[in-house]
Amino acid sequence: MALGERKEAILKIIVNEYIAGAMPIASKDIAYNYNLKVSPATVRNDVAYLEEQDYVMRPHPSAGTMPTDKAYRHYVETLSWDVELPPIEQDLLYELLREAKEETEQWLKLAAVLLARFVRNVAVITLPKAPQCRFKRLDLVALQDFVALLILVLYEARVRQKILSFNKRITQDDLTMLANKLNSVYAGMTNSEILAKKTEFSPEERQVTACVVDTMATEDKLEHGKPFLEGLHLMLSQPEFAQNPRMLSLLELLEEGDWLGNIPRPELDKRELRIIIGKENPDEALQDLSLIIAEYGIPDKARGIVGVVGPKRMDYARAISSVNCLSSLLTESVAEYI
Amino acid sequence: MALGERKEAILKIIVNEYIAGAMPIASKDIAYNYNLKVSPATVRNDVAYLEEQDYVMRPHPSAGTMPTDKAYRHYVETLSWDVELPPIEQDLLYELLREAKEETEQWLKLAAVLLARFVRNVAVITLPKAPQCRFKRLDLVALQDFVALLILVLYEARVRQKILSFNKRITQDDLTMLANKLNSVYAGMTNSEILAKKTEFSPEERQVTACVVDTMATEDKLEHGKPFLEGLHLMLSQPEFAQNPRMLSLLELLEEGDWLGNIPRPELDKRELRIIIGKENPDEALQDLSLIIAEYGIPDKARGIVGVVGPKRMDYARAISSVNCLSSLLTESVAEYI
DNA sequence: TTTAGCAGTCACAGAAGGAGAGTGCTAAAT
DNA sequence: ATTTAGCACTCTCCTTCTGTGACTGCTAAA
Repeated sequence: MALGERKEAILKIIVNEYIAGAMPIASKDIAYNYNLKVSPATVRNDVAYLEEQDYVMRPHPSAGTMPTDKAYRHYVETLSWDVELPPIEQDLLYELLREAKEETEQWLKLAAVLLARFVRNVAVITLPKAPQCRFKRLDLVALQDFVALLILVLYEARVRQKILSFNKRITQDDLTMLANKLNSVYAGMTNSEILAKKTEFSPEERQVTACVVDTMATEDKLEHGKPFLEGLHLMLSQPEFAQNPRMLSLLELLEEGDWLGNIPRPELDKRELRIIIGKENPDEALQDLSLIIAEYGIPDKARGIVGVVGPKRMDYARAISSVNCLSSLLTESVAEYI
Repeated sequence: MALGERKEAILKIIVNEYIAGAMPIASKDIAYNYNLKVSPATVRNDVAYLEEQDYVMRPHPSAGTMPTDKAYRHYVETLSWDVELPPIEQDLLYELLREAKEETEQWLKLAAVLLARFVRNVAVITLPKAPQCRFKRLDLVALQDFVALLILVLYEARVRQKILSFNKRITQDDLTMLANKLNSVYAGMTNSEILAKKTEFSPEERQVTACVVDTMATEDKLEHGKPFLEGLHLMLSQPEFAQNPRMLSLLELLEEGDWLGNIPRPELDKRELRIIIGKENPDEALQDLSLIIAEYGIPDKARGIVGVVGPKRMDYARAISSVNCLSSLLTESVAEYI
């Protein structure tokens, strides 16, 4: 299955050139610009072989060649995945993120914006999430005579809020006592443990509990935390999106759909970084794109996804190193407040 | 300045037809399809006058006419702004929104999604916000030995969270006591009142106070709450966005920029609904579009913006009635938990 | 003031042609 | 067996040209 040294080199040139210019590559250019010591005719022979093996294709018979999915796959396989961003850029990222560190959710959004700018494509980051959420604490704030705000804090510093309407007038003091009681009973519990707990409760306590259980159940059902999606305009300004229809269906998918759910998840424990190229993607609207995704966080505690979405013709080395770098930064930060 | 009855009618037909079809309208079609009892030649004379007065223009000399900004302006001025959505649709909106009512922020997002679908354009809704925020309550949750989560609740049920790192080990009990103290001292205060308050404080208390002050100052500085922007793909699938460049600069503006800041704000007290057409917009990238925005909420307490962004050629009647309806629904809901 | 009639203008679509890019093939050279 | 030069061939792309159809603007009569 080996291609031979020169064919390998030529394939790499084709992929690199296409990534850089989004135009089919001519054999002449390969031969002359890369100092291969062979004539264009020889290159043509090799390229013909690559075409036969489905590594490259032509938009029309008398055009140059462009890589197929198989070529990209081959390309990333032979790429060193351990590349790192230049230290200067790593520091830059680190500095930019450090300032906003105490902002929790906003922090992740900022991270997504920065990642998007770094790779000039769409960045996606989900909130970290435990497989089973655990009750940390709740607080009740009186809003009106019959209405209160429930603030539910789960482990991993996740905060959820709900409005509650009671059937009787209730003061902030009542609410505080109620919160204290539930806090001492439910501390550290999972949802099923809370459900199993049988304690003597007042109607209000039962109502709050129901709301907590409900909220936690919703959390547990979600496969991912809320995704931050940034840099759409960066990706869509690439030449492959010159005609609209493509762009629109994509926009719709990314904006509305739960496309992340369909994507095979990389596994954190294995330090895995997953690359999904074109047709490898289960989602049809994504089959012209490549995804690079990694997990961050702490296994069994809190895991989120960080990734890049872009045309197949993307700078894989840069995307990989950026995702890796961000994944480390995010993991670090999650560890700090888990 | 009056146009005369027939010219008025013809102008209205042109706007309506162009809204429906996005194509220049021919005088023949106007005369025959609308039963005007005059010949196309007469219509042509009138249209020539309208063109002279800058109400209509032609993409090229031998084409039909399409409305100018001035025509749209005239059109909406003569439109009845008090139109309401059909009751069935109002009920639908109401029902769809009722289910998720306790979710606060998510609720507004859903409202934006629904509005976008109703008008098949971009919907924007900002979180309600008071001119001066007031401290309602805070809670401190121990995350690690030196790290705590500060949950700050402001009036209007706005919740903000921050991570705090202390210099000494601190337990949940310490934190609870600290929170109780600050809660009793700061209840109901604005930021400047908190700053003016001179009480004997421990270093930790001072640190938390500083964080609270900082967060509230940031809130006060923002002119709008976080905007929810939905339905981009709906708007961008309209024919006016067939070529990309236009679409991209727009996408960038909406995604990144603080375009809302530049827009003259409608005033709630006057039950105002503001319509901004094309060139009337200060933002250049929005000058092909129309905005319809209203405020919702309660004057001096909590106000947010609800609006629609779309091509100038949009269904104004529907957009206006939808925004009106949503503005009422949102105002109602804000009143419930202020 | 309105209308019919008609010449005139312009966009658009399709055909035709030329230029250029790049290949595939063949036959000779290494 | 591999590499190379040379050349005919193919196909896209751009430009030009032309005919058609859609509308108008104007004029002169109703």
